[in-house]
Amino acid sequence: MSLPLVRQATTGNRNVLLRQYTKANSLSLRQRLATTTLPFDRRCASTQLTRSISSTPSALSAASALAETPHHPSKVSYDGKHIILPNPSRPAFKQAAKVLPSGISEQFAILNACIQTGAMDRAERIMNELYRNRTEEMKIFVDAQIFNTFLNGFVQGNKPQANDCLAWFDRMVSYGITPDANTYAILVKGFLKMGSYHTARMLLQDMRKNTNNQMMDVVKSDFLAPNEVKGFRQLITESQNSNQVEVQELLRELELAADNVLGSESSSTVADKNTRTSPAVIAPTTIYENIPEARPMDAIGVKFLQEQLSALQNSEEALKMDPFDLQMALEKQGYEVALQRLVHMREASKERGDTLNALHLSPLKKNMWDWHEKVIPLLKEEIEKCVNIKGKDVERRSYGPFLTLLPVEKLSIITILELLRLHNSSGIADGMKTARAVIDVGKAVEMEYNATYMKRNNKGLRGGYNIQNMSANGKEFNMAVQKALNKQQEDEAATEASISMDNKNDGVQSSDIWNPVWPSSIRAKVGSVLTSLLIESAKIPVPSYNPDTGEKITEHIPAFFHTYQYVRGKRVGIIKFSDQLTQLVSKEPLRDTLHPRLMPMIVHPRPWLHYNDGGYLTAKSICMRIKDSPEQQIYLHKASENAKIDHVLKGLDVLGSTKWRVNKNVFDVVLEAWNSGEAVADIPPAITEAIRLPEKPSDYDTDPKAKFHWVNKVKEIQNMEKNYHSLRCDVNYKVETARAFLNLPMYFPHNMDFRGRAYPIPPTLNHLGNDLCRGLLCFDEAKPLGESGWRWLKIHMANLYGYDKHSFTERERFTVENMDNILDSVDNPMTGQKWWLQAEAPWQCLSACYEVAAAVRSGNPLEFESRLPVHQDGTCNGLQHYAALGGDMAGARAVNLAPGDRPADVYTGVADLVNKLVEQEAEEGNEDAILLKGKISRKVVKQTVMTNVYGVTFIGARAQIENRLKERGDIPQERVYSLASYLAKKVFSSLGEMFNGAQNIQDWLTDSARRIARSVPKDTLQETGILPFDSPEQEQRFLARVENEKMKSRKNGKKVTKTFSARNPSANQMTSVIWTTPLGLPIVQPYRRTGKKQVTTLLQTVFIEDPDLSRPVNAMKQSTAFPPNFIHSLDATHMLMSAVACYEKGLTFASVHDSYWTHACCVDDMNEVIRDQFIELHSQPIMENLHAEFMERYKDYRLPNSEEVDQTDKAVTKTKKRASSSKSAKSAATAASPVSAENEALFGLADMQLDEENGDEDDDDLDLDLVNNDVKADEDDKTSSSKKYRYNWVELAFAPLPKKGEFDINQVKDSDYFFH
Amino acid sequence: MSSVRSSLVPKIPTFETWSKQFRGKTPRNLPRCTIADVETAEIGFKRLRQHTKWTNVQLAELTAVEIYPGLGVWTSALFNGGFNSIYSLEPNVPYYKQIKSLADKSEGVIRPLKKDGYDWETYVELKDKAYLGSLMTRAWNKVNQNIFFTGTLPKSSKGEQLLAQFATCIVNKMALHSMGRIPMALWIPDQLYEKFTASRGSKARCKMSVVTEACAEIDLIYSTQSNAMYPKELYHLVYILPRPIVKIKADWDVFEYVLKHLFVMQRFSLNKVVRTLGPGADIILDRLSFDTNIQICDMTAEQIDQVAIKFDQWPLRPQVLIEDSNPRSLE
DNA sequence: CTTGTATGTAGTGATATAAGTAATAGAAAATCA
DNA sequence: GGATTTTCTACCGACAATATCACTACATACTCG
Repeated sequence: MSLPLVRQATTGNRNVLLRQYTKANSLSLRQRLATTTLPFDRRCASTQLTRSISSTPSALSAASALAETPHHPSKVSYDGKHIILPNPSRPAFKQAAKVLPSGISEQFAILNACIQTGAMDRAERIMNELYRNRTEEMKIFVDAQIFNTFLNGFVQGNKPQANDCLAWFDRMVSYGITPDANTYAILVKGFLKMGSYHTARMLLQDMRKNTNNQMMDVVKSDFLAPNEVKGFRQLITESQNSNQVEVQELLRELELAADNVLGSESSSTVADKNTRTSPAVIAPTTIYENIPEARPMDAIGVKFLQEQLSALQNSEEALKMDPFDLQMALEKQGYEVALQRLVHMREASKERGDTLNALHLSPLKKNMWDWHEKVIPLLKEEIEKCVNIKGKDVERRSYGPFLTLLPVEKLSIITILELLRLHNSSGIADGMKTARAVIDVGKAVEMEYNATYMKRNNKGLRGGYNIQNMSANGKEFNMAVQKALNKQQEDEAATEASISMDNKNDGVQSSDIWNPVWPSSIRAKVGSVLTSLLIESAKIPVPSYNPDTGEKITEHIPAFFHTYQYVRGKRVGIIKFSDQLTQLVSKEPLRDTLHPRLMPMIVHPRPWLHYNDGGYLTAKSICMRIKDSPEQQIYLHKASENAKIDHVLKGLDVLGSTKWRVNKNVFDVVLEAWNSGEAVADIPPAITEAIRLPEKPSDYDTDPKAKFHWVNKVKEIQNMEKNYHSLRCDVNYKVETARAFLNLPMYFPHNMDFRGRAYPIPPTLNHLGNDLCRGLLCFDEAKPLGESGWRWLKIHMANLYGYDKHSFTERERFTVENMDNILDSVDNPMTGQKWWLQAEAPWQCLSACYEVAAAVRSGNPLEFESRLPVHQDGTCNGLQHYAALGGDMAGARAVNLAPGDRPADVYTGVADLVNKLVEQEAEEGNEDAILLKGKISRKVVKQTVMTNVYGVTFIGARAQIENRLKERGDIPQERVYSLASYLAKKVFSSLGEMFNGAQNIQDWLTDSARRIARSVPKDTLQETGILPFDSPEQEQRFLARVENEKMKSRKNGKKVTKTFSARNPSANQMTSVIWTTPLGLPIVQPYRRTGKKQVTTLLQTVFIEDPDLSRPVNAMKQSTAFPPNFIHSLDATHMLMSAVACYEKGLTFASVHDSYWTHACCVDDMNEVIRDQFIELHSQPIMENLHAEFMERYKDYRLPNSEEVDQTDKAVTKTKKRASSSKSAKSAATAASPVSAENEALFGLADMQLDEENGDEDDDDLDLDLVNNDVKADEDDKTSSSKKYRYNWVELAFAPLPKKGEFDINQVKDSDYFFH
Repeated sequence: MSSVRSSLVPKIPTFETWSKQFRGKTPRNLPRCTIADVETAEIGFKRLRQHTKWTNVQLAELTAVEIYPGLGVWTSALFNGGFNSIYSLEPNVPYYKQIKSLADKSEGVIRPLKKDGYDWETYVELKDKAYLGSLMTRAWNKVNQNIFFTGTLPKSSKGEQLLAQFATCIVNKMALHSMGRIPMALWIPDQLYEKFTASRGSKARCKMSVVTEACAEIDLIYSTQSNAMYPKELYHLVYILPRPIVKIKADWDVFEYVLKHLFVMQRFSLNKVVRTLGPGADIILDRLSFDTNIQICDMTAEQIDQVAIKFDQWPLRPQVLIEDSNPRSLE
């Protein structure tokens, strides 16, 4: 019963984290605090593990104030508390989700850009146009937040237009938007700035009289900078002479509020504070105009940056710096740093003035600087054109406002670095897809804008760092924070100034301020401008000659160029590197082109406060990787809002709190290997000379076939070369990232995929990466091994070598016996026996070698301080969950849920079983079997067994096995195909035999998902006239709405109503499969038909998903992907639960989905946690809960059904080919589908007859019919001459759950090899 | 020497029976169209003969190779026309049987071969002495007097691909045209005909029509009327005479690369599109002899050839012109 | 001054593009008549 | 509504076709009564 405890503990702990990061007046935060600042005794979590605790009031309310059914203390799920929203096809969904139509979201983004850049005339025009053309939508989507931001635009700059502001305020009211405290704050601010104290006072009086807004909220408004609040004081001074009682009252309130915000002593600091912030009041454009060409930063900024610069180059230096400042700087000024590095290099060599050093200057950097200088004037020119648009230049109008959001220097460096980063992406040799490039550049601009101007986090962080006790690994963090605070106090002025330098908003940034996400189309447009300008200006001088005259010339070759390729007959726009640029890039380490964003963090990531608030200090990130699916986003949002995902977020926080460092020993070897240019482990060799092309065959010139084959060979070679190259690039990036962090700690902020599986956000170097990455990383914290740790280290060593199918004792012995090899690997990694290179995971093995060797040589291994993460891996984790769900005895044994002396290996098990079958058939004379006899190894079946969990089909499995058989080479090539077919069948049937329970559950999941994806809400059917309305009132309401819509869309009244019938429902299938994990995370399968549109950009049109199009689901994908997704959502749940539990026990924890890592000495503890959590998870009726959730979620949904009508006109209900379809090719090869089998048994006797007249509705038994498939009737029908089908809609229901087996989940507790 | 042959009349099934028995059920040879009207074939041949001015003597020297004879209506017309011999290449079994039965009545003139005109090997095999080997000619200044290539192209992507390959093969003297300057007459579906023969500026202008323009003279001989084809389709009989001197002087691979890239944006001016050939490729604009402010679709084959030549000569041109368009997934 | 008409254009949907789809089969969804 | 043709064929991390033409709805200009 540890789970409720965990829950409580987590909540309590979140509380601590929260307070640190919390800004008191955030609305959403207030809600969160309400659930978290409950009485809570920390000691409970750490010491008394009492059973009753889950029913204590504090635990209950801490878990969730909303949980109303706490009667089953062991349950994790909040029964009946799933987030349920209307079907996306329903108008109600649009209301709830507020999914902006693409046209509107574009306009909004532009509007915001205009506001932020002070182009209020343009902003007004957009506002007017929107209200004129999209009145209805504006009513739905515009709220006070948007309007406030708009109003604020008028009074923001140094020329406040308070009167315009007031006029729009009136319109705001007339549009039915209720002004809030922020609104008044903005208005008052405007008039104060203009010195109209009277009006300001009138406004406040009006507010007091006519609204409920509080003076305190006004003064605390995010739209007010501290110095502006001081303006309010001015108001008090100015109004002293008034005698009116009301005014006096007002002033008192105001004074109180101002004191509260500023502190009562603040009046003394007014003067100097004002001077400090005053530069920011200057209009943005003027700021940047004054910047000297080569130095985009002002004096303080440069100093600051150069500090970081040297820090980055010399990580020893970095250690001396305050990590918080460094992290802040990395995030906020990553691009400046990158730019400064270019400047710095250049200036340094210039100063020295010698050509010798100029030669040493990297040519790539020299070129980058050159491009940078050349693109800036072009950018300025373009911006100029955008400002003075003549006529209707639609394109410029849509991207123009965005170009002034950032200084041109930044735009330039962003573009350069983005394009360099995308080198070799999307499988393009020496280039990238244009679409990807322009969108990513646009996105980078957006992110940089957010990072630079979103001050809220900064404010919150600084202010929120109070010194509190944190748990084990939080301590260091706090020390850092403390240091940061101290430093801040000493050094405040400088730091503040350097940050506020690029802050155009008077320091006003917060969550109350509207900041719409840029739609992809906008990103693409913005990105395309920058990209095309860079293409135009980035050139590399190359000596050449004129072939006609022989004259020697220098050509200026564009570094990038835009071109097209055909991929299977379709045009794809690409941006390619010129050969010259490729040369430059491949010749030098990517150190200085390293992309500054999304690096590992050097301080503790910000805890996730909200689904979209956490991770990096400044970057706006989201805790889930959403696929173009508004539905996913809205469910996540709602869940977050209702505090449903706190546990999940806490889990992510734990993962992010693990502190890493680079393993220097391994790094040195990697570097040596890298520089040798040879192939070592997974590092590919450097290609020194171009691979020779094959000889052209003699008939090359006469036979197209010969030519074709030759070309293909060449393509293959090129492809290989390309792969090598991009692999080397990849290693290069990893090595450089590691180098940058050599002496720094690293944290990986985590987020999840849509199923809840966690991933580190930094992409290049993280512990989820390949062997090299993992080898390069180890925990920052060291812990003494102790007896058990030493044992586990040895076992781990064996595991990494590949000796992992034996008992622990044997593995331990393996390491001991190989001690000479281990020591040799450490002493002569590149010159010795290179034992480690033969390991399955060489780099990790090497890393372990160092650890083992150091432990041994320390004299006393037990006291050795170890940093190496030791892994415990689930054995076929997917099958483990299946077996647990099904209570499947045999399955449980096969995947080590049940205890055993040595690890059971599924793959070997299946291989053995298949071998047995084959031998049997070989004796019967089956030719295939004879050929295959004795050749079925573990390796042959492994992939298929593994992918079986993912729902691989027969075809896929056959292809896999075919490849394996081909590799063997001892089978005649021409037979491989048919043998693979044969074998695939055998593997499936063996799997079916071994994992019958899993199979049944998988089939049930597939079947249920299929039904859901094909279903339609009843309302829709009623409105399309297929089903009658429940009541006349309902009909009335509907008709009224239709009338209303007609009025609205009278303009484009070409509403094409698609044919809608039970027979062909696919166009209207809008229901995706949604479920809630036991930790409360709602999961929405995003698979829908793509609705892409062409978007015009400067370079080319780009094909982009149109988000507002609500598209029908891809029912097939929904159903086939559901089982793996569901299982993954469970293993993610298990992992997060374990992570939190480990954290509570003070263990360092990391995971790669189903591989859990901790310090060697903690493995025993972690193992207990893993098992406890697994038992906890699976003690719940997960399947029953899922079934119940589906019933609730899809209540009143209808399923299209076709039934056969026989001649006697009596409906014999059965699904035509439907019920049997759930057993696809795969399960057809195995036992009969459990669904139909079950139902045959259960309902075979039920009366299948149905009165056809009211068969459409109200018949509760219909769901049974769906499932049942009467074989005999089928046969009869074959003989009958006339087949008639009737299509109708039945209530959505699900097959009965497969029966659960006898396996007792608690056995896991005693299974040593469950994770091993 | 017998110009008086007993005329051969093919059996033509009704459309319904054709649908059942001949129309390929497999998607492999999906939209195979076949001439189903004797008169169409006869008139077609008559017009063709007028156009080529073949004498009886010449015809008696000519061996025809016919691909996709289908029901054999065109085969019969050729037979009746007096060819020396006719290799009729039909891979599809029901059709092949039909041709076989015609052949049996042709005194050995019609020689059915179960080969596919689409397969490259077919042309290697035809080169064998037993078939056309002895009739090969080296010289391109003279038309090969002994081989004539004809047939009905399928209305499918394969048909289109095949036609395009004929054109490239003419340019490079490959496959069939490694056996000499062989004239061809093909029945081509309407859409394909439009593309094949599109002249500069036309909306249907495409890569194929440029190559065609460069390597052959095309003449429309005859078009099918209403129900002449199974299934009902508009087809054109086209006479294709390879030019003695092909207008493409550039290396073929370079030419193809240039052509492919230029035609991505055929309504843009060369000035702009030339940049997509390679980084800095606009330097070759000055080296061209014509006004480069010209839409791609308005360019002649010679002009494109010139671009290709200058591109080839450009010292900094990209060295790799083979683009890997198939990103094959790794395991 | 109004109204009608011609003209221009932004937006939308359809279509072609390349080309040996190296092999295999079978069910489900989409399209067609 | 029945038959035929096309489209898949393993989950997630990590996405991404584009130029051109025909057509329509709408706005603007211009002209005439």
